[in-house]
Amino acid sequence: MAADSYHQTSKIQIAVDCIIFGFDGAALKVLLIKRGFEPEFGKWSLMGGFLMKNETAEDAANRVLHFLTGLKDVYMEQLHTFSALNRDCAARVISIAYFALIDINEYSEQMQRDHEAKWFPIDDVPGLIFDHNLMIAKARDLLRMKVASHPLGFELLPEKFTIPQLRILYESIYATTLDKRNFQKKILSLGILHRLDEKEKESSKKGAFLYVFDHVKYNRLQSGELKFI
Amino acid sequence: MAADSYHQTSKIQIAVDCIIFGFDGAALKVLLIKRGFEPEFGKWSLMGGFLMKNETAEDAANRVLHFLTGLKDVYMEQLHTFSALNRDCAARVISIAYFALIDINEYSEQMQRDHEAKWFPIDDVPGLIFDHNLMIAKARDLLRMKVASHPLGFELLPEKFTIPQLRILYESIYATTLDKRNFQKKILSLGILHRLDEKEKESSKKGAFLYVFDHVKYNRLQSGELKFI
DNA sequence: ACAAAAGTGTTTGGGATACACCCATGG
DNA sequence: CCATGGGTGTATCCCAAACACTTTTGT
Repeated sequence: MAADSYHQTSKIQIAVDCIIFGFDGAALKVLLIKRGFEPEFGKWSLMGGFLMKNETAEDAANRVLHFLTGLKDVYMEQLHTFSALNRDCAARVISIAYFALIDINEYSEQMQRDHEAKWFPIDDVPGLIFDHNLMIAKARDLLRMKVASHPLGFELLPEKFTIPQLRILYESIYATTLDKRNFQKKILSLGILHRLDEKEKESSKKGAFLYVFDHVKYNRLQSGELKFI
Repeated sequence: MAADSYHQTSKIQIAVDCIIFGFDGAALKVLLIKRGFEPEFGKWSLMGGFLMKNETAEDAANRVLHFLTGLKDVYMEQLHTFSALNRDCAARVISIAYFALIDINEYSEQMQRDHEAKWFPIDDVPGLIFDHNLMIAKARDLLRMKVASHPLGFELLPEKFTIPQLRILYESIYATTLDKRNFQKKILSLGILHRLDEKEKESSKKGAFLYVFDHVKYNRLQSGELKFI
């Protein structure tokens, strides 16, 4: 930090972009919008926005996410800051990217229409503007890494969920298949799920027990890291 | 990203800061400098600098690191971007932090004097300016995480090193002790070290075999992730 | 009655852990 | 000859992986 340099950075703009993940019961998806202004009008893109003077990057990411989805208190985490010189063709913009996990059911059809937004399966994302495809790839890697040892999967599911739903979620994230007996054994052995006396009967005649994530029990494990998969 | 917003971000400056790790054979250390200008003149601080118009954040971090250490081609990775409103008391500055791993022997005493720099044990870092202590804490966490599954430890050692040196390095990073038999077994079983016909005889009468990290063998393991500890 | 998904238990193998003695050499 | 750190092998345990049948109930 050179002594005279407190006025050096000019004309570099700062943006945030949000990689928003959802899970529809079968596949992991990302939420994209059709860009409504130049440059790159009409192309698919992540939702983003410029950082304002009096907000932190976290604030800005939450603002952008709230604007697009109407949701607050969403699980969100900083991913990476992208600063390639020509990443935005219109100006020098560096972007602080965040990834968010939401319950897809809480994102209304109405909101989708309002913002020309659409869910795309993670393996079937179209060509996006700038470096947004790279951002999504990086976000998927981070999601895979974190979800193996932290209780994030639940953020993508409704509050009440079944073990098979959770298993299919992990199968989608890792593009693999998991033995349902071993999965159930391991997940329940963590001792952080609470079984309700209700069943979910949409997807089978027998019905599957609903569970909730037990934050209290999880927080009692001071280890911080578990092995979900 | 609102349509009219390409001129919104003004007066927000962008800096980079480097958390530079070294290992002296006994403890993990970080390199700090005595700040030579206001604000916070004379306080200990991470090495940093402002982002210039025509460089990426990675370029800037490398520039700063090279300026302080004279080193190039150092292992460096983006850590996190810090954007709290009052993190820098003189202006609105967001900082993109990087962590770097260097062989402490390649950093000369001369360079230390020139920059009023000093190595501090990671568990004995003084109070630093701004949010730099937070940055170091976060960097240590990331180092712990990555070093468990990626071949980064070697970056902190000379090209030729002994297994006991490597073990003590891991012990320092994790603040734990490791069984030397089990450690040697596991590390060698990874098949990525090449034993030389040389011994290091500084630290024992018998002498310990020197090894080098075998990049070729490592790259042949397409898994990308290993289990070092 | 049958189709479709839920739920459950046992066996096996491999990696992690625990643990103690001999080796080489400089002083 | 002895003190110091380097190097090695084995027994045990636990967790992960593989694997198939019964239950429930809507149609």
